[in-house]
Amino acid sequence: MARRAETIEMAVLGLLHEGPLHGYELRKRLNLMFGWGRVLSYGSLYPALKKMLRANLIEEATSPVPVTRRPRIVYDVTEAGHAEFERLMSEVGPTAWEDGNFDIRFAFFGRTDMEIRLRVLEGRRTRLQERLVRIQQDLERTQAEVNRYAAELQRHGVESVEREVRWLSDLIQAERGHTLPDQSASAQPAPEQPAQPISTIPDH
Amino acid sequence: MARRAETIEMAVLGLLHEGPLHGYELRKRLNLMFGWGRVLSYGSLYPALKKMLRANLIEEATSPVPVTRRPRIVYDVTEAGHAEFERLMSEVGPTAWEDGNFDIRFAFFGRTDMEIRLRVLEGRRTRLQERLVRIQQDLERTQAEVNRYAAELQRHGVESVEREVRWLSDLIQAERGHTLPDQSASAQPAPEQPAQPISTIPDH
DNA sequence: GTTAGCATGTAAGGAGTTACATGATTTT
DNA sequence: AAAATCATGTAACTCCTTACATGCTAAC
Repeated sequence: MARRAETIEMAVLGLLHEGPLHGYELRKRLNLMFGWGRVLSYGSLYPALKKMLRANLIEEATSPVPVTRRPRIVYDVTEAGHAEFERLMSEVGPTAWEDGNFDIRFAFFGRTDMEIRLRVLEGRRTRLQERLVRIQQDLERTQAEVNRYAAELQRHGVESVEREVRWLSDLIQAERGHTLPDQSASAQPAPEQPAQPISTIPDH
Repeated sequence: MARRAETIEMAVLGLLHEGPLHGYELRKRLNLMFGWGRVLSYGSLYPALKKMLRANLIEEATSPVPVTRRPRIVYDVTEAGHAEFERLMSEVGPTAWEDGNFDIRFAFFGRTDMEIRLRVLEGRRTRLQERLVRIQQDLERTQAEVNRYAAELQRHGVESVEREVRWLSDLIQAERGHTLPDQSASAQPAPEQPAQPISTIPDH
């Protein structure tokens, strides 16, 4: 999976922007934030921190380490780290909306302009829509009856992507309307899809 | 991502069970089947084929290669390959329902007993339910208002997993009731899915 | 006093990608 | 004649995980 080098880096920088943290805690927060999918191991995090230290993006905080407490290495963002984070957050190209990157990018949306947010959201939506067209075409002229389970998997895949697209559309609309998505997309007791009108805006 | 060694192997064996194929075509089918997520590169496939050749799981088919056609290396399953596939398909432990493996496992469900299918489906559902409990707990006592975007991401994650659980529940029910899932979870209005009965095998 | 959780790391290796390299065949 | 797509591979590299190694501190 793509998840290019800067992924952990961005996540760490983003979290440290909210205050200094040490590795162990950082990992917990990261897993809490993105842990619905995969969990990050120490074997990834600690080396990444070392690397960022060397690159001077973070530094060991001159610490409020309570004496009684076991020594922990608390990190803080440097000037360079702040600049790097800004740079990463203002990227609007494919790297921003690729599968492995989008989530982290999205989680720190609060630190960017709406203009950039919109571009990233729309970029991702377009990407998913392309994917959708492709797999729907496939679905049509494939062994639909040859392998029922494979077909069911495909069908479910299509639905998942469609769902994702709707989510993005809601978010885009919310951004444009200066409001947060108001929960209405929730599937909980929902019979289904509350038919909230998506656009006063041309689709796509 | 887990996607342990046997993942490609199982997919290749499964496809070759439906008839001999050459590398290029194999890759196309694989991407068609699972391509909603990631695409498989030649750099992965060809070495895997070589390895399987060495392990005697597949062999170059004594081929129906039309003379006019450019020579292609067509592979076929060997006895050993067939046995290995059976072995892989009858595994009911965690490896069968782990994130990176489940899809492929599911796609070839047609080649296993209902008993095994049920165990794998239930295993996966349990795994996802555990995940769900964990992230819902997190969601409750987190910075819900600190970072609205992170919170929204979390909320969406919860919904996605819930959806996945419902899908699995429908499938399990369908297996038990000897019928195919009848679309009820679908968000599409689309009425189809011929509801052909799966088997007359007694319930687990 | 022992288990569970806190805390930091390293080494080895797995699984896959990208980029490179090569060439035939079909379509435009 | 060029472009697309068929077809097969290799080499280098990336990102990440598992397993190992170590030791402190809080709770039971």
